[in-house]
Amino acid sequence: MQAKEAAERLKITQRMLRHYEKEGLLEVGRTLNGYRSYTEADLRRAGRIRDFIATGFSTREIRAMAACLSDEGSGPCEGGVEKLREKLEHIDRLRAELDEKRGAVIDRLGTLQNGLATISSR
Amino acid sequence: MQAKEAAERLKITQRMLRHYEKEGLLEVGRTLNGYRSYTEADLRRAGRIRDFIATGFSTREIRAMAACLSDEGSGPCEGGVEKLREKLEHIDRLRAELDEKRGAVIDRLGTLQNGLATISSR
DNA sequence: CCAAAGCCTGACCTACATGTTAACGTTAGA
DNA sequence: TCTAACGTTAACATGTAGGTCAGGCTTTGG
Repeated sequence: MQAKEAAERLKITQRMLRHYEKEGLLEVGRTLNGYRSYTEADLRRAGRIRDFIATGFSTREIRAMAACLSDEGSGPCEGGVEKLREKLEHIDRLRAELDEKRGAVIDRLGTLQNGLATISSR
Repeated sequence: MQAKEAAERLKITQRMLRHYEKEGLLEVGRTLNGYRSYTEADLRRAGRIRDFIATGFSTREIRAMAACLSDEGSGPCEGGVEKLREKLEHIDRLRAELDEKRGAVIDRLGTLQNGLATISSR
């Protein structure tokens, strides 16, 4: 599919799709006329990138992860084991924080809605 | 407590503590000599700010939320509920991906270590 | 009293996500 | 054929996290 549709489906801008590409996070094929042609797999990958960025990862970090996480190519994974270990720590810590956060947000949502309900039912 | 200890306990820099303050996310008392004096409550709050930032919230968003998240003041909470919902979506989506990824990382670690063990035992 | 170590403010610099705009090629419909 | 809508690249602009450094207090231990 073309850029416009891809961006719409991902709810990001075409600008950011190009940005991911320039940062080496995504490779997108071209049609004869030079237009980008996004596959469904591209969309899924881009969606993950979008979420990682929205959750505080830099393109640099994402790039490092991508190299080490690929199923094939045990090739260019320099010092990969340590990096992976570090990353695991980060991920686990983040998971815990996200859980906390999630709970807090949900609680708060409840409180707000109760508050609003209380007010509007006066 | 003083700035140095606060920063050490939070594992961030004094710079960032001051930054939070300047951004209006944190109010810290002063001693007679003008030094900041952090209470335990300040630490907890700063820790939360740190985690929010590390998880992709901007100071602007946190500020908006702070209004929404405070236990009192149901006052200036414009559109807060929707924002909270959006963030929840991101968080949940990412949680799922992190789980996936975590599994992949663990597998990959195993593979690498087996590989190394195989080599070193030759 | 002096030096070391802390604190303060303010300014400057970097990295990076993201928006916007200009200049230009392509495609499809009236 | 003309125009609108789409695509492309490249350049410039902005907002913000975060580092670092300078100049100048205060506190504390020898």
